[in-house]
Amino acid sequence: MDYKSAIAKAVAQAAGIDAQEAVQLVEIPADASMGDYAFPCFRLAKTLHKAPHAIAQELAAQIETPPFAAMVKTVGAYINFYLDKKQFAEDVLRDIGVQGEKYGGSEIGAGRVVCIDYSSINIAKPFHIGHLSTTVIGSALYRIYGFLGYVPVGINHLGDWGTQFGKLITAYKKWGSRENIEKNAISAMLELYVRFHDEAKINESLNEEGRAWFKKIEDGDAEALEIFNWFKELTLKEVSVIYDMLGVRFDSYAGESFYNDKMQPIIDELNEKNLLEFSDGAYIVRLGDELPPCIVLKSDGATLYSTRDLAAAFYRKKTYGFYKCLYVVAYQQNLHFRQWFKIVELMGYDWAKDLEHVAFGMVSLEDGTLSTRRGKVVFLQDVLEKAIEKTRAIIEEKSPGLEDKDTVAKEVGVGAVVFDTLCSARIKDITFSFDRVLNFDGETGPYVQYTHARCASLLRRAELNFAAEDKDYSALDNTEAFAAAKLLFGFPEAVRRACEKNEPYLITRHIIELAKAMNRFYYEHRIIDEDKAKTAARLELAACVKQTIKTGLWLIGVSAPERM
RNA sequence: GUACCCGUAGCUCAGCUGGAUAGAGCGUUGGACUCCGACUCCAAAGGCCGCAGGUUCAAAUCCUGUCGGGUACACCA
Repeated sequence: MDYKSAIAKAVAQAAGIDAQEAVQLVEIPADASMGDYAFPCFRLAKTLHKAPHAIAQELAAQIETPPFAAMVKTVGAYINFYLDKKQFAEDVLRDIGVQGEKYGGSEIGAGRVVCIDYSSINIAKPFHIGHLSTTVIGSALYRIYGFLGYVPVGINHLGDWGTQFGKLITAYKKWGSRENIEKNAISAMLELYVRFHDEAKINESLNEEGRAWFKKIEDGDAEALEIFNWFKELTLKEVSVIYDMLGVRFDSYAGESFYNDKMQPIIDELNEKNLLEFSDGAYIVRLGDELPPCIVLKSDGATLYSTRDLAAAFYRKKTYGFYKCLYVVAYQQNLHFRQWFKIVELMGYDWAKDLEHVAFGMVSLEDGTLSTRRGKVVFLQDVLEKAIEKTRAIIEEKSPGLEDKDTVAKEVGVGAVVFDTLCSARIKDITFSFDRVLNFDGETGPYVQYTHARCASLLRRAELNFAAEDKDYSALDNTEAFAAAKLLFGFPEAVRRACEKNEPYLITRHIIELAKAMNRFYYEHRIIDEDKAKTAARLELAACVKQTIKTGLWLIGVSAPERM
C-alpha cells in the first residue's frame, strides 16, 4: 500500500493541484503524535492567495478520511493524517507473511550486472583493520544489489604486481626457507620483506637483485613464476580464513598481474584519439582545467596504476557488460578515480558515467596512523579473535547451557565487528579502539542479534499452541506495536535507499530502530497470555520482526543466531 | 597554493532532495526483574547544529565567505 501517494492524491484533488507535485510535499512528521503523514500547506499560499493555516483547514474539510486512516486533523498549516493502527499492522504483517524472506527485496535490477571492486588485498601483506571497511562495505553492497535483483560481480583486484615481489624473492632466496614460509605464510613473507629493506639500506646492490628477479617474473622465468605463484597461493589461502569468518566471497580474483597484456591496446587507442601527450619524458593525458593531467606511461615506458585501472575497466565492460561498476576504495584515491574516469569519458565512452568511486574514510589508531613498516598495525584476525573470546565469556556466564557455543560466539563476535563498521556513513574516519568494537551494549550488533534471538525464543515457546489460531489484531492497537509495524513497513525503502546511495549503514540503522521498537513492545506488553487470538497477533508481529531483522543482518553480512 | 571531504550533546554518530519543540547510543545520575531471555526497559542532566553573511513564509539542511581538522595534487599503488 502506497499511503503517501494516496494522501497526495486526496490533497491534490481538494486543492486542484497536480498529484505528482503533491506527493513531493507529503512528509512523515518527526513526532508520531503529529500524525503518520503530513501535508504542509505553505507552498500553496502563493497560488491560492490565502494564509497557509486557512488553506489547511479548508482542504481538510474537503478531504474524506481515507479508508486506511483513523483521523485527519489540522495543526497550523499542516494537515495531519493518522493511520488506523490495527488495520495498518494487519496489512503490513500479512504482506511480510506472504513475502517471507524476500520481504524488502525486489526485481528492479533484473538483468543488470553490477561489478563491485572491493577488498583488493596485497599479496604477501597482512590483513589489518585498514582493509576491513572496503571488505565489509563491498560485501554488503554485493548482497544488497543481489537482493534487489541485480547481478553482482564481486571482484578482488589483487595487488599482485610490482618490484616488491622481486625483492621478496631475493630475500627468500637469501634468508628464507620453504618450511618457514609454509608454516607462517604471510608473517614469514612480511619478515623477509622488512629484512630486505633493512639490509638494502646498507647494501645497495640488493635493490638491483630485486629488480632483476622482478624482470624474471615479467619475462615468465619458470623459477621466478613458481615462487611468485606460490606466495600468491599461500596468501590467498591464509586470507580465505578471514573471508570465511566474515562471510565474504568473490567471483573474480583478477588482479594487477592479470592486466599486464591488456594495457597496450588502451595506450594505442589513446594515441589514435590524439589524447596522448609527451611531457617531461612521460606520456600523459590532459584533462582540462578542472583536473590535473594524468600520467599513463612513465618515462621508462612502464605503466602505472591508472593505466591498469583503465585496462581493467575496459575488460570488465567487455566481459560483464556492466550497468554500473563500483570501486570500494578509500577516499585518498579520490583524484585518481576522477582522473581516469575522465579519460574514459574523453575517449568517447558514455559508460564513463557508470563508473563510481564508493569512497570511505580512513582508519587510524588512537596514537596515529596505521603503518605496517613501523609495526603500528592491528591485525584483523586479532580483533576478530578478541571479539569471539569476549562473546564466549559472556555466553559462559549468561547461557551456560547453550548448544554449539563456539559457532554462536563466532557469529556474535564477528558480527559485532562487522556491524560496528557498517553503522555510520562510509565517509566518516574511524579511530580504531578495542573498547569501541568490544562494547556490546546499546546500538550494537549483539543488541540486534539478541532481539532476534528473543523473538525466536517466543516463537519456539508458542509454536505448537498458537500456530493456527485466528488472530485478533486489536492486540496491536497500541503505540509500541504501531511503532514496530511502521519500521517493518519502512524496511523495503531502507534497502532501496541503501542501494541507491551505496550506503549499507542505512540498513544497519533501520534494524537498530526496529530492534529498539520490538524491545519496547516486549517490555510494555505481555506477548503470550491466555487470550489465544491476541497472542497469535502479537506472535505474528514477533515473527515478522524476527524475519526482517534476519534479512537486514544478512544484507550487511551478519548472522542471526536463533539462540545466544 | 589549488581541489575534494569532514565540523551537530563530554565521546561516537543520526538528521542535510529546506518545514512543526534538533535526535540516538556510550558515559554520568536515578529508577524497573516472585512474570514470555535484564546482551532488556524507563527517566533526568547535557546543544549560540564551528563562525559570519545571504536566499526563503521557513535554514542543522541551500548559496557565499571565513575558521578548524583530514586527504590529495606527474612518473608508488
